[in-house]
Amino acid sequence: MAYKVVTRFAPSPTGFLHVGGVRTALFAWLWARKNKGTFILRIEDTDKKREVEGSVDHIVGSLKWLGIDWDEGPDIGGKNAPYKQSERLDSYKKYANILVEKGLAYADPYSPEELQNFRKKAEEEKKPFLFRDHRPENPAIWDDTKPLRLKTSPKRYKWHDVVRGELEAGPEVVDDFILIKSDGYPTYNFAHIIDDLLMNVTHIFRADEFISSTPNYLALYEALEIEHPEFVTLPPILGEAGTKKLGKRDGAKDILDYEKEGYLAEAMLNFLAFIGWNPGSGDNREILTKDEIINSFSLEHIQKAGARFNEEKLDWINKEHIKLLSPDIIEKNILDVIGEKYKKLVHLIADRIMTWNDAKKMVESGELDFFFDAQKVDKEKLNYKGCSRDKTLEHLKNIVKILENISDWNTENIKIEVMAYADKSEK
RNA sequence: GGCCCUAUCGUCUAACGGUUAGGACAUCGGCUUUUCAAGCCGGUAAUCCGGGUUCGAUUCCCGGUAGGGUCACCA
Repeated sequence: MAYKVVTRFAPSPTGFLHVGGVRTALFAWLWARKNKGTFILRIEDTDKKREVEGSVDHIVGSLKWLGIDWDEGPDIGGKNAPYKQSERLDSYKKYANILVEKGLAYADPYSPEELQNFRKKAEEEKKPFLFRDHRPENPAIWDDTKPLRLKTSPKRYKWHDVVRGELEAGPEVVDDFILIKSDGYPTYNFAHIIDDLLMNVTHIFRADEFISSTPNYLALYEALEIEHPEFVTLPPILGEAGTKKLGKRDGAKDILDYEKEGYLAEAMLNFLAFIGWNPGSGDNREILTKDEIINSFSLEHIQKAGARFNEEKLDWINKEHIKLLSPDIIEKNILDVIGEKYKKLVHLIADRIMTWNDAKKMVESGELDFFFDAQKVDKEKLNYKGCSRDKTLEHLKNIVKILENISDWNTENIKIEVMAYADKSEK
C-alpha cells in the first residue's frame, strides 16, 4: 500500500460523549488500527457559545476508558499540532485569503436581521432560500468583521461514498455557505476541510446527516483545487423505542455512565462495533475481543440502514465478556461494585455469574441489606420493604439458599420457617 | 415542502441471481436446579407493495409506500 491511512475523530467540546459519537470514533479508530495507520483526536471548538467547560477532559476520559487510543491529539501533541481548532485560526485565514484572491470568496454585507428577512420572504413565497440569490454586486473588502462566504457555482455533484456507493444531488442544494464567521472563527464546514487537508486525512468517518451538505463541501474542495478524502458514511443509531436518531434528549446516556453501571470496556467496545457493522460472510461470532474486532474490521460490512440501540443485547454481550475473565478479576470487580460491607457475599454472587450491574441492583434494592437482617425476620409479618407477599417469599427463598452456603452462620431455624411458609402458600 | 438516504424474524443481522432464507438478542416450551438465575435442548417468527430484466429474484432496474436525514454566523 503506497499511502498511509489517516483517520480522525473530531468532536466539538459541547458536553459528554454518547454512544453515537463514540461509535464514530470507534470505526475511525478501527480502520486506522486495522491498516497500521494514524488516528488523530482533534477538538472542533469553533463555537464559543456552545462550548462546555471540562468537555475535552470528558471526551479524553471516555475514549481512554474504552481503550481507544490516538497517535496525535491535544493532550499528546504530534507533528500536526495544534489539535484544537481555536489554536489554528491562522491556517484558516490563510486559505480564506487564497479563496478571496481567487475571487471565490466574498464578504457577506448583511446583518443577521436582514438575512432573517430574506428567509422569511422566501418561505412566504414557498421558495427555497438560497443566499446566492442575494449575492452583493460589489462586495466590500473582507476585513474580518463580516462573515466570509464561498462563491459557489451551482451544478449537479456526484461523488463516491465507501458505504453508500454513488451519490448525487442537484444544484439547488449548493449555496454560498459561510467559511469564517463574523467573530473570526471558521465554521465547521470550512475548518474540517482545511484540517483534514493539512493533516493528510485519508478517510472521513461520519454519520449520515452530513450527506446533504456534501455537495457544498465538494464545491469547496473544488475551489481550493484539492482532492477530497474518502467519505465513509456511518448509519444512524436509532433510539431504543423510536425510529429517530439517538440523541441526548431521548435518553442517550453519557458513555461513562455505562462504566459506572458496571459494564466492561471491552464489552461496550464489542457492542458498539456491532451497531452498524458485522464480520459478515458466514462469520457468526458476536463475542469478540478488541484485537479480534480490529482484525476482522472492514468497510464493506458497514451497514447502510439505521440500527436500533438495544440495551438487552448489551447486557448479554457484557455477561459473555465477564465469563471470559478470570475468577479473581470477577470477584475483585464485584467487590468494587457492591462495596466492602458485603464482602462475605462476593463468592456467592460470583458463583451465580452475576453481572456487576446485577450486583449493584441488589445493593440498591436493599436485597443485600435484608440478607444481613434475615435472622430477625418476624415470621408473622413476612413483609419485605413494601413488596407483595409472593415477592417477599421469593426473597426469603433466595436468602435460605445464600445462608446455606455460609457454614458459620446458624440458619436452621429460619430455613425451617421459611420453607414451611412456602409450602403453605403454594397450596 | 425541495433535495437526499434507507427498507430481511419484535430487535441486530447473514445472503454479493439458484439456500428447506442462516445466526444472535428477546420470547415461548422442555431438561437440570431444594428457590431465582445460569447452563443445555427445542419451538414460534422475516425478505414493505406493484411492475419489469432473467430459465430463475431477498439480491439488478423502475414506480409506489413507509421511515429517516438535511435545508444555521451548530457541529
